Amino acid sequence: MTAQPGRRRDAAATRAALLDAAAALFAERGFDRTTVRDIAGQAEVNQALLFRYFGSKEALFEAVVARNGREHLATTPPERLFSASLRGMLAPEGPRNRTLETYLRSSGSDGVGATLRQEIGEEYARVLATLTDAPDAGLRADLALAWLMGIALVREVTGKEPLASADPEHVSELVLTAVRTLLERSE
Amino acid sequence: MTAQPGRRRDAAATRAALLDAAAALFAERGFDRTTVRDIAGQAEVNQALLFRYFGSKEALFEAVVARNGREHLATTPPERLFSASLRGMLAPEGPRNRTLETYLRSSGSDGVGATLRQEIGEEYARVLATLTDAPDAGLRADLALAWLMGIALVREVTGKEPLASADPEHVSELVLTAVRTLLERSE
DNA sequence: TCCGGTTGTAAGCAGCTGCTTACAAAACTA
DNA sequence: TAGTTTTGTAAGCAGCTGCTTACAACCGGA
Repeated sequence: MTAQPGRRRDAAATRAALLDAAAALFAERGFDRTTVRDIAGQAEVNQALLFRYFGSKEALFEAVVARNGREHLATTPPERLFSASLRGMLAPEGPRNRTLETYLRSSGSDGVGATLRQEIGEEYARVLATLTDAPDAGLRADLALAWLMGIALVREVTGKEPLASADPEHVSELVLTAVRTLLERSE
Repeated sequence: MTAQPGRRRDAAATRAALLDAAAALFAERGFDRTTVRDIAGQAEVNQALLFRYFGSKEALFEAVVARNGREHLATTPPERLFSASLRGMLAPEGPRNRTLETYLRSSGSDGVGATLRQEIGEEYARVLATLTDAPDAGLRADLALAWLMGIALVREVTGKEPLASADPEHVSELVLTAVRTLLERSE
């Protein structure tokens, strides 16, 4: 049907298609509930190639998180990191930040990319911790990060109203006001 | 070994053992990563009985959440609900509140007890919303609930330091201060 | 033109999953 | 005691999972 015997031969494109498909599916369903057949299917690629190019499902997951997780962390000034992450998460469309979504939807999985997840969490928290002079800056940063994760969880996973369809600006205002009691230089 | 041919015959005890085992395992691993064989094994019960007494794994899950989810909601005065949930979650041992843990560890699963989860979220939020006179009380309550979930997520699932082993009183103080900008009558 | 490596394909394996069935032992009822 | 119902057991099925293998088609360089 779709593919002639021996479709367009392009290893790089195949790899990229797998990465894209995996990123979308892991964000939607989490690690456990995404099968390698799903990923290969969405990428329109034979599933054996997934193993040729990435070795295992777990390694693919790590490649996805590594690719998507760090970019906007590296390109956002500290004072705006919290509000940018929050708004990026609340935005109804466009380049949503699906890293947090992927992270939490896969949070049932124990060893899977645990190290990587922890690293990304560390990086976020380290940046946020620069926004206060309090001696417990690290803890404050963790609490702020936890709130982001919680909001993502309740919105995306549970779909709880009124949060799920609340005005992003309104939510940001409430959250940022409260967070400023933790991180005085935020926003 | 353990069971003579035809062990102690007691349907109620068997049901209860299954419920207890399921509650513990769902909280630890979430719905997907807990198998019916695990549950039956921990309950020291033949796995076929799980289906006799509950019909399906999903129905068992709903029974667990229904049993554990509502009690401390019903027995805690509104002003203390947030701080009690927070402290119950942070407590190193004793009767921890595993409802939130169960909730979030299973949050990858789509249809599974989704209705029930939503109901419990609604009940929590409805109570919390009574703690402010602001017109957006519902949204404020959702955000507070989201924070609880996020803290549970980062602590229990990710194990992120310094949050994971921070002093419960210290954490409570920071969080409650910030939450009071949302719900003025909390605590 | 042939040849070696690369890319893609089809089929299948072993293990686990939720769930069912056929049956035996115990308990209750008469 | 005899018959019925309840409780527990052992075995297995059909489907899905991650992953592997054997092989065909394609490509660039000699």
